[in-house]
Amino acid sequence: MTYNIKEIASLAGVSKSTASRVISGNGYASPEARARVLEVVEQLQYKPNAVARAMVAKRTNNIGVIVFREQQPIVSHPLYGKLIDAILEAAEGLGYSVLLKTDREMSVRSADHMLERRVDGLILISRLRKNVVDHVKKYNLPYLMVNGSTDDPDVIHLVSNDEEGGAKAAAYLHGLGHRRFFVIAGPQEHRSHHLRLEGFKQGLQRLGVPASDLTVVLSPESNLEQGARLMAEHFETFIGGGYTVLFTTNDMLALGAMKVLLQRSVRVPEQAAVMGFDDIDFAAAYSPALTTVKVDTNRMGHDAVALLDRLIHQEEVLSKKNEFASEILIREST
Amino acid sequence: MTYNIKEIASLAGVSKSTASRVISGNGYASPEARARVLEVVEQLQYKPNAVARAMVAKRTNNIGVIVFREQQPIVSHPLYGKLIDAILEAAEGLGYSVLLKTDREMSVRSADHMLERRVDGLILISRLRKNVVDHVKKYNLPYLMVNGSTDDPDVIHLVSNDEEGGAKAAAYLHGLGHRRFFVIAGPQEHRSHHLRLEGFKQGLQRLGVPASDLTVVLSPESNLEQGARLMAEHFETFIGGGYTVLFTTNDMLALGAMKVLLQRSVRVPEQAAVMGFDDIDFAAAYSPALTTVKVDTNRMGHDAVALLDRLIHQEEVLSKKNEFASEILIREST
DNA sequence: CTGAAAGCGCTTACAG
DNA sequence: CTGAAAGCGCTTACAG
Repeated sequence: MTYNIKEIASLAGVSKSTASRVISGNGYASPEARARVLEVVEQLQYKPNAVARAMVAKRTNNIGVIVFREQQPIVSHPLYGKLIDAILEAAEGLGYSVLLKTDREMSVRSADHMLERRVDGLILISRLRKNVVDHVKKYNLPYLMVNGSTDDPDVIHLVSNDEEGGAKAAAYLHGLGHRRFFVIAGPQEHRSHHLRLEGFKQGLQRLGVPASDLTVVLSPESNLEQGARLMAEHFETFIGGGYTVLFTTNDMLALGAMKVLLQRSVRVPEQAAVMGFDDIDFAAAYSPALTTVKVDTNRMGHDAVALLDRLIHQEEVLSKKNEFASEILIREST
Repeated sequence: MTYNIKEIASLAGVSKSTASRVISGNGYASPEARARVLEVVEQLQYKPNAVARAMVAKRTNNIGVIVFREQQPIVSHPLYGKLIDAILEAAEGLGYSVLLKTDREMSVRSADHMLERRVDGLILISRLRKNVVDHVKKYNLPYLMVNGSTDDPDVIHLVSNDEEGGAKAAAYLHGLGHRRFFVIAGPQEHRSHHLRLEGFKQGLQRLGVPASDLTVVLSPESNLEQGARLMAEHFETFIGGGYTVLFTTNDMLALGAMKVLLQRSVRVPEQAAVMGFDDIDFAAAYSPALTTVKVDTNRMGHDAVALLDRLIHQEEVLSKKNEFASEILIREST
């Protein structure tokens, strides 16, 4: 059974107004009135209707999170899963509930759903079309973007410093003595994959590595399967070409590709060093454990919610672009 | 800017009632009125306020999903992540949005949040205390449990057939010629881990394997780290004891433990066969790929939402206990 | 300190 | 086919 405030009020012998004041904690009520109302609330296990509250407050205390991604895994993507865990935790801490949606059509529909549900703010995750942002902008709903890409100077976004991470990876591997580099890079329309590759290339160039000592293979998707497929496809080139490094623009690609190497009895890291990017849980769990560039998804998720909260409260927000430092994690594969 | 129906109505030159009828699609409206309203809606990009709608419909079209788990990973748990992906997809298909919450305190608070927000139904995931179910039961909110455990005959729940899976694993490994079995089992308060172990034991017993040829080590948590820690701790026993099989009650434990075996140069499967349970994405990606018992999380998630939808529509629901067959996936580690 | 009234943005009988 | 009215469950000035 579910009661409403009118019933609570009448059982407590007060008016709705008074009942509302004690339940919501706003406004005065005599100690006696307060006690009677609270007793009824307790006894009936009254749960105030948040929908009605939202109606008058013009605030739902819900935030919307949309993950744009064409293929599974989405929530079960090791990186996005961690990001969502962090977002849920942070949201809880600030009193928000989260409406979560995945959008495989990369359309404007999911944003419309959130708009209709009157979320207080919106977190847009991963690669999304420009028109989605343009659409959201028309409503004055606070929003921000995580791990996506945009050239729109208005959009507040959180990203990892992918270019720097790529360059660091190049420097680290070069420092180990490697001279011929093989790269499998994810979709270049995606900011992260693009910048990680660019950073890596530039890093190499700065170290004086000629372009002829670098081979880049582009992958249409950034998952385990494509990593494995491309490594298998280019196996002869890799082995015959004197390459001693496999760098990939994320861990899934690295792990997929490394499996092929191991299956074909290539010793990692003795014959070939393998390095990824992200630091998903399985990077450390693999054997050999994968050297990678860590993205601090936990902090990113927490900061995203904190920032959105500032936006919701109309507080000033310092900078549009929020970059998170990337850090090399040396493990067994290099 | 965001408009309300009154503004739409007045711009279209009709009453709120008429505007409402055409926008909601319920009730009559002349073609002319309809056209005028729709034009204004389109031009102003009007988004009806779902909060107000929910208020009168006494239905939010939101469902709540709570994952009960004391430790990270929660959403980023490979199994729960997949389950949530399936739930989101199925919910979307039936017109629901989902409010997602993780509960690490195993309390009743998260359920209360959902109750206050007036979700149409609730999906409770993983291990949860009896008092949570008892609490939810008091409100007449449709709910069901996925991958949890209960001895309450009223509770509609979806589980994998863990006992059968365990027995199948035993039979398969025994059939391969193995005679001494080492098991790392997750928390026995958790239904799945408990039944998987029971099924495995009983399977072995039926095959005439004496209890002395089975060693079981209990793990306080079911993650990679504990799998690795326990294997390292019992390594001497394992190697010195003539065991040729490592079976674990989930893939994370298996992968964590297998890494230790590989690091110490134990050849898998030649010297030791390793087998897990769940079929998370990384089971197939590991090298050697992990043989496991597959739980069809995708179907489980879809069925959970479909079932909840039936409950919400007060349709009859066939059986309280919905069991999903488990299936052995033979890969490289056995 | 308290209660009556108005209002949040919709929908739904009901009368015309 | 259409509009005025009432109501969903709250909160918030306002008068007393």
